[in-house]
Amino acid sequence: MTEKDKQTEEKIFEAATTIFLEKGMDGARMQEIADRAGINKSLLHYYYRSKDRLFNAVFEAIVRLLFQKFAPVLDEKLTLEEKTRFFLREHISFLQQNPRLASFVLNEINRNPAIVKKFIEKLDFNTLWDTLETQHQDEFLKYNITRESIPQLITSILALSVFPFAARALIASIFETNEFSFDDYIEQRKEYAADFVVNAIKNK
Amino acid sequence: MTEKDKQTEEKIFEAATTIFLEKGMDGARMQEIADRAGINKSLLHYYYRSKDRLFNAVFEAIVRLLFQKFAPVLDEKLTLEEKTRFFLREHISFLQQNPRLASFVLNEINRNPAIVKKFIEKLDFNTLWDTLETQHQDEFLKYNITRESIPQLITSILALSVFPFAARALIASIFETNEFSFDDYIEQRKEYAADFVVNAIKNK
DNA sequence: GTCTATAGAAGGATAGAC
DNA sequence: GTCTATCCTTCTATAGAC
Repeated sequence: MTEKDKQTEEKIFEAATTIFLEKGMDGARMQEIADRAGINKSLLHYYYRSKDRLFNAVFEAIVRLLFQKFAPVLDEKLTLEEKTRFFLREHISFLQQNPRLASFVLNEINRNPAIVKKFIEKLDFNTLWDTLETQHQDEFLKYNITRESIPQLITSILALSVFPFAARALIASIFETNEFSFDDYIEQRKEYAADFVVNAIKNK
Repeated sequence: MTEKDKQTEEKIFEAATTIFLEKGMDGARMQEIADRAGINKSLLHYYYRSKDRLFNAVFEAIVRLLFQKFAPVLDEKLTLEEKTRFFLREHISFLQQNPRLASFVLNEINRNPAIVKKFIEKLDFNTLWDTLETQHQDEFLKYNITRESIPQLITSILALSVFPFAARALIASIFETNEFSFDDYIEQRKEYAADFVVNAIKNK
């Protein structure tokens, strides 16, 4: 692969990422992607064969990014509270920098479940939960967290982080008419969400 | 409007609701809606003029339903804890019965912010928050809930309810490989989420 | 590798008969 | 009010010149 290839392929990939994030698979147009990449429509097919394959390449990269960015949290030797605070701060900051990501991923996984399985099957969640149970045995006992309730806890933490971005247009619109700022709300949220979870757990 | 009109218009509207919920505005096809309604494509235009207007009619009905179903919660003379438990039980049950609703609404409001404003502008959130503050003055004081933090609290409650459905395909997919059931998870969640919020608040 | 031109299909919308 | 036929546009994808 020559240097020129790489440049063009990269330009296409970046343009596609932008457009797909903004419009979704169904709403995105190959012409728009080509325009943004500053090349001809035919070149998209030359490099990626079809819209489907181009989309899959983009989606795969995004999912890979998500997992590799937050998997390390589990390796950290932190208390449950520290881990929660660390994760929520990092996760909310990450979505803050990529505002369309949450809505995009949530939408596409529901429209095309097959694409999800491809990634899920690579991961071993039983092992992941074992790790959590081992790392935080004492705290789980103390706070009465059972293996059954781990999914409830994890999805709750994710919910507090992801939902504001998924519902961003709605929340921002409400704030606008009430002299609130969405940005301030998100800044506050990093600590609020962490306190919320920690208090919810500790008070069991 | 004759009886026959109403029947056809209703059939179209129901078919459109189903298809739009499933495919979204961009993914939906007029032909598919016509097929499902058991009528010809031209009739869609006869009754609704365009895809846009048909979509708006469907979307408006859904948003109206959401508000009219949950606005009464605020009128109830319940404690903050009772209100939280009541709302979460009802809201999760509602989404349980309409599994595609959460994902659909979240996606469309981000794609078409104009449609959101149309509804938001009708509502007076300042008054709504005043009502909450008045109704629960003692509890707000006791639990240290300020006017500033009301949006954080409300979005947190909504997050715990909505997120599992918005991320349904992902969560269900993970559960599948681990002998968990999404339905059981949702049933549990009605109480788990309520406990979570109540504990988070009380422990401040 | 990149472009122009165009095929081929599908989608939304309308005209006009009944 | 409902249908058939069709227009016009748009979109993905390919052929072929350079």
